[in-house]
Amino acid sequence: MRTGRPTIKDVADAAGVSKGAVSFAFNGRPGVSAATRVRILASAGELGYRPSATGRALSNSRSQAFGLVLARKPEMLRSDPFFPSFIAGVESVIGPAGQSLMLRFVGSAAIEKATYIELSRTNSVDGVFVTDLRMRDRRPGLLTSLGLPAITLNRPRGRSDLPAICQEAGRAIRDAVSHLIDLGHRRIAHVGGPGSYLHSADRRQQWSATLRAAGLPDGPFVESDFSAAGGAEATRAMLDLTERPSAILFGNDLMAVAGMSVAHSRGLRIPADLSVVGFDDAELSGHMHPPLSTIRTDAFGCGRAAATVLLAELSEPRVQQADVHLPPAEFIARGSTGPPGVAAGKGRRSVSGIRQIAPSTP
Amino acid sequence: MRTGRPTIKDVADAAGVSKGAVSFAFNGRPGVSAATRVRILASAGELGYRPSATGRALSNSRSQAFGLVLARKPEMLRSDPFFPSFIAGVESVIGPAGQSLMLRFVGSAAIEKATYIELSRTNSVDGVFVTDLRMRDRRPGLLTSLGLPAITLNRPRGRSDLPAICQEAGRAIRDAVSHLIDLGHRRIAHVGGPGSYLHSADRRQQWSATLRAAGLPDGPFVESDFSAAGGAEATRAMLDLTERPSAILFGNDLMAVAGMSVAHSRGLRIPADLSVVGFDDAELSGHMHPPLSTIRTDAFGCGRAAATVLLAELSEPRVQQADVHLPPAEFIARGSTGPPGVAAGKGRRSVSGIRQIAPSTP
DNA sequence: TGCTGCACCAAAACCGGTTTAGTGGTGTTT
DNA sequence: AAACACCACTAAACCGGTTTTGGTGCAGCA
Repeated sequence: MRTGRPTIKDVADAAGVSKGAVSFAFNGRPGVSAATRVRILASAGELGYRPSATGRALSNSRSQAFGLVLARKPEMLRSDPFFPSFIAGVESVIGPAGQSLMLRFVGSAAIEKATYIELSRTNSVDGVFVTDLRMRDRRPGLLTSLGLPAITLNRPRGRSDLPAICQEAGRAIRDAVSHLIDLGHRRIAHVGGPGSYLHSADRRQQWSATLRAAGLPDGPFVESDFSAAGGAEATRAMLDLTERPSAILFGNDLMAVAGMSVAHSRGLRIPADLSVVGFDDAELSGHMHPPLSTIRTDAFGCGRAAATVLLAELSEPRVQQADVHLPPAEFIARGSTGPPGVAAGKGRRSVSGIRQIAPSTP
Repeated sequence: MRTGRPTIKDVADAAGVSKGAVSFAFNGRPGVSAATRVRILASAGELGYRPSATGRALSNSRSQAFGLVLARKPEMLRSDPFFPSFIAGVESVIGPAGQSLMLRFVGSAAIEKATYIELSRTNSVDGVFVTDLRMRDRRPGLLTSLGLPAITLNRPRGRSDLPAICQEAGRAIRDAVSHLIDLGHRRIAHVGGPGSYLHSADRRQQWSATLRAAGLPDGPFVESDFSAAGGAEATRAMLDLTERPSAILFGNDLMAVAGMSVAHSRGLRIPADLSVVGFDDAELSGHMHPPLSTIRTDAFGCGRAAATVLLAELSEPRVQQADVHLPPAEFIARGSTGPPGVAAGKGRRSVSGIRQIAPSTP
């Protein structure tokens, strides 16, 4: 057995043709007769030849990879349900297309910028996904100036020449808050994600606007970090308020579930004493007790769409790709939201396990 | 602005040297004087030159990527906490080393084999991670015959020439079961993952062996699928048994949490009426109410170790890499396990539904 | 018969690097 | 002074493909 895999030259020699002919035959281009084409493919089959991805990449200066640069800690992948789903969606499209995904975790914004430049200069990726948009995000400008194909998740605030994958969530948030208001809640809190993220700011704004539209004052707000620990802490802060909210809208399901546990451990019943709404519709959420009301987004579909657009941009470099609008996010009312009980806002202490159960008004 | 990024030739021209000299200068090899070296690096800096990853890859026939082929549905990424953590661990090592991870989801075992062959033939990856080992797994043999560097997660049953990353979990499982036994449980069930996976079979075996060592009969066993829905269903089946278990050991935290909710919704208290143990120590688990007792594994560290070994194999191809043994998994006793209460097995009216639960003999 | 046009394919250039072989010049040795 | 080793560097080959160029043989046509 000779060392290394068969190359195009081996096939050419075996079939008695030139390298170019083999290339034409393999790519279904004109330039070889049908007879020689089958002969070439036959001897390629015998040798078990498959064209080298690297060689091919060099020729057409494509790296066959897309980049995803995340300014977060690697551990985040395990807690934020968005990214695994997003990545899965991306892979489901690009894998069959022969592309791969290059993940890169970076610490600071400075390194982030350097990383994009690096990826572009070294020709390591054919395009990038831009997620976690910030308020005044410089990445769209940077990427267009680098000439690197890119797509953003949601449309940035400022000017951006990049196509965007949009999933409208404002409506779902208004639905969720309205749902709480209709149930009789008057003091509706919000535990959001880091305010530097555009989506966090948007969600907070929608929450606030809906309350005001209903003639209600803003409820208490706490900025947290999307983690379970952060959600638990924020919830404790909320429940310690003298005028405790009767409902909390959380920035993601993870914080919401942690918040529910905090409430439980204080002897509060959900939803009678506290209504809870999450965001994401994680797999677990429907299986909580009570099942978590939440806002369902389509991270998987988002990944699919983003990858599809980026692939299209590769095949037609000149054409400006249009924004893709996914079906808007949806509010899912489940068991964790309900009318506030008579005891709501009163506060009550309890040892876990020996709790008093008060009657609730339906 | 000229089209395309600067190449090594541009730098060579600018510095007035040959391509080879630039290459030497960039790779810190002897062959150029210190003076010319700085001159070359200076003009490279001016031009903003970075060597092309593709060109470099072609020369040394490296693709700069590792492969991870998963015979699961892409959606799984969002539910199984292992893989996001594992991937994060891998990325934390290979990113700085200039490698990337190529994910590939495949449907059947046949496609799986074809995918490995494809990856190898097209030179798309420099090595692969083999996860989800099965009972009689043919992949180690396939990969060694392909000459593709690889590493397995845990040591396969059969012969394998591949190095393995091992994290012993048997001890932790025995600890968990013993803990339950010490608390007074006599009927300890197990809801495991798909039996075709080696780790599922191992865990089941450990559970069973520990019970027998204590002179107890095997508790009821249900094979499930690691999903929340599957865990909930399995739990319902367990609670429907005429001799209901007083404790359940789940194959992962996701199923355990879903199981806890099922128990709650039937009016059972945890741990008084049912003790629950998970597996993984997901982020949420410590924030449940009660906090979930579980077995902590180090998926992140596993990814780090696997990537490190694979990188080492690249730099020293001849050397047979040794197995890496991570610190063993650890049983974490939290609030979801406790002595079976007086009411355990007695049955009680549930809130949702009107289900009668038959008494079981302890 | 001679010329054109086409189909088919070989040869070579190219992508952007790495690596090897070879060259000219300096310094050391005898 | 001749022989030799060594250094710094260039030129060229190479990795494995794609693409361009160019040449051959044959059919069609005047």
